[in-house]
Amino acid sequence: MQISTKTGYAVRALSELVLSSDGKPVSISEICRKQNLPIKYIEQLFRKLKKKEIIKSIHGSRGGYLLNKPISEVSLKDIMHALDDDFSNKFCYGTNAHSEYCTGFPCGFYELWDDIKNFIENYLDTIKLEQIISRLGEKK
Amino acid sequence: MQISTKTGYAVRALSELVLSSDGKPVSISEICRKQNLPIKYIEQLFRKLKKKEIIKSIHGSRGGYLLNKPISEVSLKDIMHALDDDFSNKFCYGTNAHSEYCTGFPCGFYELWDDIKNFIENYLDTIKLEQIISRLGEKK
DNA sequence: CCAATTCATACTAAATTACTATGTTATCTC
DNA sequence: GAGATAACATAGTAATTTAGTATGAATTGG
Repeated sequence: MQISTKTGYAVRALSELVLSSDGKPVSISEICRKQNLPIKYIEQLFRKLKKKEIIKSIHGSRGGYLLNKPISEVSLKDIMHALDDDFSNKFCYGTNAHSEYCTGFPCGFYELWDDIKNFIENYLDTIKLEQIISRLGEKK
Repeated sequence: MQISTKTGYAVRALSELVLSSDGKPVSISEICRKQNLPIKYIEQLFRKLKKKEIIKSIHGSRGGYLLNKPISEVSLKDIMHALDDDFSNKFCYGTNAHSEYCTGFPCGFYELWDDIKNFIENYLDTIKLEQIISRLGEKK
């Protein structure tokens, strides 16, 4: 029940992408240099973000990535779902819903976990890249 | 960003404890028999719950556990904190705040992660064992 | 005394996480 | 067209976490 490093990296990289872009694509190497992030790892994350159409890419030299949506339309939920292939596939809780100690589906607690998941996802969906970036300015 | 199996087990075990108790202590073996849970694992979890005074124990034969608070005063947040020793110690995000790719503390995103953590914990604190148990009855 | 219990610690297999390694393919610049 | 710079793709891996098991000691009721 916490934000993963992966999500944190993606948010940092996407924020840097937005801040560095003036309409031209920004390369992963530039993003990673500025944000001190592992290039090959961010490459993988960006490919996933692209699959979910959060960003788009331009091949070759002078290529790179661009946001594919307004910053007001990319939420933390979108990002987390893009990175975690089966974010919502885990229908019960935890990773081993099929353990011998699982009481079957749906168990008496199913609706509880589902409500919690929905509440949290709904909240994460209200947090847009726009706010995340604007908050970066407000540092003391 | 999901409820762990550990938390799920603890909730199931605590609910069974409440439902099975008529003032007398309930043993872990009884709880685990009724809920199909791994005894030795639940033992460990219950010891942690006891340390945080969510439950109390009675030694020896005919011993077992009892809730130590009204069901309206035990929240999911309490349970999760009891199980996860350093639930809030992870000041940044993820598990490797001290990785070479961490931009130091507090980084520009610190308040974002902190707000999210606080929001979610606050929500989890509103979910009491009382509601969890009463919802078990409402099954179709 | 004995059975049932909590308590305590150590171990472990499987999965996950956060990467690195080793390329291939595409495009711009010269 | 060559070379540099990108994205794209997949496989491997060390460290950590998770979800347990193993073994046993301490405590108490009957």
